[in-house]
Amino acid sequence: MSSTVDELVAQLRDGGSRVTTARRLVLTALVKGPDHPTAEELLVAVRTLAPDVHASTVYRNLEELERLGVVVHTHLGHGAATYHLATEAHGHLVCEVCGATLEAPEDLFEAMADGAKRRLGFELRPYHFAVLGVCAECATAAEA
Amino acid sequence: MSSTVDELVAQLRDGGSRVTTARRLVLTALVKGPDHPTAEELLVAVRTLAPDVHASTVYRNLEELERLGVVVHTHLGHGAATYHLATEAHGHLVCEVCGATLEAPEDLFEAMADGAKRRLGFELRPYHFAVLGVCAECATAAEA
DNA sequence: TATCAAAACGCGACCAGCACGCAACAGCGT
DNA sequence: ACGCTGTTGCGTGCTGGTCGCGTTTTGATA
Repeated sequence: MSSTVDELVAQLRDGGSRVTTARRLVLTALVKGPDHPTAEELLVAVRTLAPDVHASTVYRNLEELERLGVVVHTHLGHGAATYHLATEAHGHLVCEVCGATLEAPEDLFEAMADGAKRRLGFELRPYHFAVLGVCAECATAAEA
Repeated sequence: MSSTVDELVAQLRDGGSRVTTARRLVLTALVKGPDHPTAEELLVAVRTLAPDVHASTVYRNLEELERLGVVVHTHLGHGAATYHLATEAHGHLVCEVCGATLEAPEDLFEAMADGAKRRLGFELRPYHFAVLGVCAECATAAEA
């Protein structure tokens, strides 16, 4: 499931893009780093190995990688966007109270997607924005 | 269903807030204006009647109105947030291709909300971010 | 109706997150 | 190794929104 950096680099070449140090490091950070990094966090990770990489380079690389379908970005809340590999695309549930982020089970959106398709002809791709709510812990805490 | 400005003003007083010209005009713009206005659009509407109202006043009023539960804001895409009366809260479906905004039928999220509650204990409140996808027109157009 | 503390306002400075134009640089096909 | 062209570093600019400050306004009370 999880791609290697080399496989992703191959995707870059196939797409007609060049493979640069900065680009390879962004991919490495996405593969090896924590989940849901922001552009800023990726920049920090990249700079541990190549301190002179500029912020705008990371933004442009993420844009290009997204155009090639290698990565996708998601908004989990009001702050910066978060990035992950397209192979790991999934929905997100975010708690409005504590900010906890859950990855939505693959099939959670199915019934809604079916309903939207049947009733409105609308094809759901519910990955770009998180769905907010209240997590189990905060819900029980709120009752007390 | 749709509240009058006077009712909303009463909500303000009940909440301990004062009623000012700018505040009344923001509410008027929300009641009478088009759906899904941005703060900027509300500012323009307010200024047709009170040209000296400052942008930060509109932002602060929207913040206060949201704190009191009179309005809510939603993100329909990458741009500015959109505001509407809390009594009119609803989910949104936004087409990634043409940008069209549909209001989601009340019950569309029900199955997903039930599933999230039962399986994860997570209480969905899926109104803050739109759910993206491809609308019927763009889906059929894409096949050609 | 006059008084007055607290709330709200106008104004400008500032901030995060990101996009862009440009000249220098570097990947990679030959 | 050469040269075309994509990419980078750097600075600057933009959008959407927040904040601090000094002044004005609201509305409870006298």
